[in-house]
Amino acid sequence: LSDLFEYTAIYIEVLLPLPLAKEYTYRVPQELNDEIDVGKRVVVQFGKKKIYSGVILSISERPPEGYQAKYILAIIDSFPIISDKMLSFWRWIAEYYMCKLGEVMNNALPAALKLQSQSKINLYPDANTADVLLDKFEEPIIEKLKLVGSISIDEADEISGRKNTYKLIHSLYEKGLIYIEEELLERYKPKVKKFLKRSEAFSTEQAMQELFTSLDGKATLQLHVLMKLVSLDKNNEGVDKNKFVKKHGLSPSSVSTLVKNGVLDLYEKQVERIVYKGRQELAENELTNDQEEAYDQIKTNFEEQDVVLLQGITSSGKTHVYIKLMEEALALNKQVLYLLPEISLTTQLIRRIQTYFGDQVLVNHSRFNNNERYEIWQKVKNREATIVLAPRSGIFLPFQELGLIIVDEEHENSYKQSEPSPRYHARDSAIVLAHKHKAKVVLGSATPSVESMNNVRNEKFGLVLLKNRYSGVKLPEFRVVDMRQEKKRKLNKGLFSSELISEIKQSLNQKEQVILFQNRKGYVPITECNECAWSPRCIHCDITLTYYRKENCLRCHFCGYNIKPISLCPACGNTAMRMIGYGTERVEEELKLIVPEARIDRLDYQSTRTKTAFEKIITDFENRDTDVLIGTQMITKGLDFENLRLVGILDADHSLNFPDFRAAERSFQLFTQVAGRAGRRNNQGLVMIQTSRPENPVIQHVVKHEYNDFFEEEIQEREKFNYPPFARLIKMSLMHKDYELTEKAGDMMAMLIREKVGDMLLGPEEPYVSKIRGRFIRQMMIKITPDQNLKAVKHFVGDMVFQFKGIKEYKQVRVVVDVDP
DNA sequence: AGCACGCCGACT
DNA sequence: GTCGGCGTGCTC
Repeated sequence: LSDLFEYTAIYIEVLLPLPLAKEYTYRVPQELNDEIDVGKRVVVQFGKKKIYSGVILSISERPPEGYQAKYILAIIDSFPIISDKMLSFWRWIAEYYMCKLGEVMNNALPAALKLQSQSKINLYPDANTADVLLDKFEEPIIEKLKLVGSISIDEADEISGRKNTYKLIHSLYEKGLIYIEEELLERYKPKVKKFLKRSEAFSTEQAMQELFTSLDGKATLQLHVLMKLVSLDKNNEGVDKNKFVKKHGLSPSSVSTLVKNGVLDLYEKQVERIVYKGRQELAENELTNDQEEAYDQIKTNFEEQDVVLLQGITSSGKTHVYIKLMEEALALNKQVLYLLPEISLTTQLIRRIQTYFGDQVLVNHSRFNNNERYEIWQKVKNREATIVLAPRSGIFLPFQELGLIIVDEEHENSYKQSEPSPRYHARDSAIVLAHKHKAKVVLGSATPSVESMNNVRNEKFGLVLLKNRYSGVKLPEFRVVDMRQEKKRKLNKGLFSSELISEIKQSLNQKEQVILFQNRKGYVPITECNECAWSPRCIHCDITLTYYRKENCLRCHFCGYNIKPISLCPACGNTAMRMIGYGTERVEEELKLIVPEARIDRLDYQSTRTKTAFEKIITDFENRDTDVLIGTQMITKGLDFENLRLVGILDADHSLNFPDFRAAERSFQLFTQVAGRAGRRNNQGLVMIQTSRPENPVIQHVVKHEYNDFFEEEIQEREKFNYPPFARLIKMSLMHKDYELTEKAGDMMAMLIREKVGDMLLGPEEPYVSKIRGRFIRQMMIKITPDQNLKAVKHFVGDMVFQFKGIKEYKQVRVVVDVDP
């Protein structure tokens, strides 16, 4: 008999969006037993007050040992929102990049899907505030509460002007004036619009006619509104009220009257934020012979290989090939993910893809707000979007069935996330994701990464080439300017060689445009005392302050610390400061002196704070309203200008001398990509590279368009010094505001890890920038050779970090582990 | 991560 | 003596 009254208690493992080492077990109330499913979200309390939404990872009937599980508070979803595929992908990311699963979840889910509670301070409605003595901090809070009823802790902090209001709140609580409540933040707000339609009573033609007659001559404005509405909305389906009133210049008060009199119904309807401009005139995607051939080769490669590297020189029309491949995936009713670096998400490219695919394309822009991101997530999940253009975070969208992933500009280092955790590489992760969907991957680049080309050599990837620029676009001529010679003969004016100046002038004379590339922002990176060589540095970071002329301040690139420019040297009292180096601002200023008649514009982080500013600079240049465009890296990304003749790389040395094993690779890619902007149809463009090391092989390879030579040389270097792709790297950084503690912690960590890996550990050492935001940094690198078990080493390192964290002295030292840095 | 608890210095 | 700082440990 007792069997009848027994039920099975169900326990679930819940993943929380927090950096926790493990999952937590909750109990399900009996009435919800049937609704439990892996991948659904539940609401749980975690800790004394916080409430989170977590994801169900597994279901069990065995009660946990040693503690009483809390009950879940609610189930949010009626269907699982995280599929097994996604979950196993998250697990892979967490394991490979050595982070917590909760961190992956936190990064992968749009904010609207992660509800979190917030403590709210509420005033008792019957609180007798007059009889209670309040101090000067408490009073403004009570005043505010009288006005709005409830505020958050943050707001209380702000009102009191103090950091820690806990005591204050506690005191108010003791006085019986307030109570605290956890309020769940509703993250997604559907967008609602007001609509108008004729009410039931006036939906017939006869009723309308009678109304018209009664209004005629008395209420002309109302009559006007009605006539417009009837003519526009014959079937009485409803119209957008604001649009209707505005567009036809109608009287809002007449509309209100009609609503009040029951003639019209005013109602709210949920609308979508992500609205397509409607299907456009779709263009044909005709491939050139070269492109057709590349497409065929990719198809052939796909028979054996899951990943194909498409190496097409700049302006060879890789996009056309992608489009044809995407069409095919769509024909098979599969989804497509098109990844590209954040700053390449320019209208130029989006417009091009949308022209072919119309409303099947969805763009996941980082500028979208939480609500828009939520809608995009839903559309991808519901397969309303078949092609998604996205930056690296696109790999976390809930694709149902991917057929193809394109990673455009695969060499770009912005595919690697470095902060916050998970520190994933979107290209490498995309390959794993594709594998789970049994989808194919195309990696595209004019200058493939050393890693990817090495995979081609090892026959892990297929390789397809696009060697020709399409429709007669010629490759530019290269000229290397030796700045040592220029300096010796005193020919140069600051950063500009005489040769470059004469070419700039010639371009302007011919009404042709110029791009100058200088990868430094601000006015000058270093100011220095003329006498004693003292220079202003950031007080939080180990770096000199960059001078910005327009804002007239000295600013730190890392933390934003800024001060007024210094005219008196605090070290020796000298009044003369010297400027060293060139940022884009200074380049612009000096160029104005050399060619005062030229219209000059600047494209850098500073000048493009807003989206419109960026677009305007680009459009102005496209429309030839600007003659010379000076820019940082931004200028290298996927922009094509018809009338561009001259590209100048002002300081090639800066990039070449960067202290990093990828400096040569990055420089080669950067220079080749900038040079690729000079892609004109009729006349050959010119690229000038200013350097004090013209003999540098990287420069020679760029000039000769020899990717293969560059690769051969670079891969030998990498092999010689055991760098990727011959070894895998794990970078470990320890950070703390006490210099000596950081140093000691570094030695301790190194000792722990060396126990097993020995010489594979390099360091610890002070990195190039040894202090950021007030924390000193100690860095070490583990080089894992192919004969080692990567997983085993990672496990070991994980264990050692755990052990290290257990040492009391080093508890507050922040440890960051970066896999494939 | 966020929060409570507990231990120490600087002020009424 | 109390307030408020931060270091430490825990969350099913």
